[in-house]
Amino acid sequence: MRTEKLTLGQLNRHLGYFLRRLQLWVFQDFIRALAPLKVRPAQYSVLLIVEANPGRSQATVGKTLGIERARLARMLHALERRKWIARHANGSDARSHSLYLTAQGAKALAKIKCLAEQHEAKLAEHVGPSRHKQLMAWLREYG
Amino acid sequence: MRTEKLTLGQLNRHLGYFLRRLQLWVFQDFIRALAPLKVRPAQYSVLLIVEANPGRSQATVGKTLGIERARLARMLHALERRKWIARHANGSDARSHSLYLTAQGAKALAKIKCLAEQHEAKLAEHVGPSRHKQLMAWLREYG
DNA sequence: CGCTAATTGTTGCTAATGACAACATTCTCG
DNA sequence: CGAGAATGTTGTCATTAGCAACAATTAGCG
Repeated sequence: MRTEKLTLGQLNRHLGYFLRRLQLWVFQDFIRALAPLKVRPAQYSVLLIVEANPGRSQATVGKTLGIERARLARMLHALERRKWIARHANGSDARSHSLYLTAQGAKALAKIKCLAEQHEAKLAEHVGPSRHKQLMAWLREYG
Repeated sequence: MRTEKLTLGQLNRHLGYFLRRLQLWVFQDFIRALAPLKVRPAQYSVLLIVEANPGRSQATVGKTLGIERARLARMLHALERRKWIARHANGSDARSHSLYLTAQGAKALAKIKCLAEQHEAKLAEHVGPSRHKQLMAWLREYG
C-alpha cells in the first residue's frame, strides 16, 4: 500500500479531531517518557496537585482534576501501596482523608518531574516553541 | 466541602493537561449530542473519511486516522452490521477490502453531520468563536 | 522463476479508563 | 432529632488502546 494521502473531508472542520490527535501524541510521548517509573498522566497530575495542595480531601482533588470519586479512590490506593502518598484522618471531618506526599513520594516526584520536563521540551519542539506558548495561553482558560 | 480552589502547581506548565481537559469536554459533548444516533467520535471520523475517499482499504483509512488495524476491523464490522458501510473485494489486491458508504449509510451520515455541526457550534461558543478559529489553525498542522 | 519477507484483515487477550450504582459512615441543616 | 447530602469504597459494565498470533496474499530480491 503506497501511503496515499486521503482528504479529511468534513473532519477538517472539527476542532475536536485535531485536539484529539495532538492530545494522543502528547499522552503517548508522556507515557513512553515516564515508563521507566511506571507513572501515568493521571497519576502524575494527582501527585502534582497533592504536592501543591497538601492535606486536601479526595473529593477536592478529584473535582479539581475532573477525576471521578471511584477512579481516584482506586488510584490513591495504588499510590499508597507504592508509599508515595499518605492518607491521614481529617480532624474536622471523619469521612474524608487528608492527602499528603510521603518523603519517598516527594523524592520520586522530583525524578518524575525531571522526566516530565524533558517530555514537555520535546512537545514544545514538536509543535514549535511559539505555538506551544500560544496554545498554552489559549487553552489554559478551560482547565 | 466548600468548592475551594486548588492551585495546579507544576501542572500549569504542561500543555498536555489543558489539551486533555478541553478534549474531554469536546468528546463528552459530542457523545451526548450524537447519543440519539448512537455514534461515537471514532465512528464518525471513519464515516467521514470513507465518504470523502470511497473505495480505499482499511489499512489506508486506519493510517490516516491513526486507528489501529484490529480496532478498525471491529469497528467496521459494527458499521457493516448497521448497514452503513459496505466492504467490496479489491480487484488488484485480494487481501484488502474497498470501503464504501451504503445509500443507507449516506442518509444516516447526513443526519449525523447535522448533529455534529450543532455540537461544533456549541464548542465554538464555549471557547469563543475567535479562539475556536485560532485553535483550529494552530492545531490543524498536527493531524 | 522461487522463496523469503512484508502486508492485510482477523481474532484473542490484557490493561487502562470512564461511567454508574449501591453501600456504610458521617456530616449539615432545618 | 431526623432527612438528606457528602465522602470514600467496592462492584460492574462498556469503551478504548495495544500487543501478539494467525491465514491468506502480495512484493521483492536473488
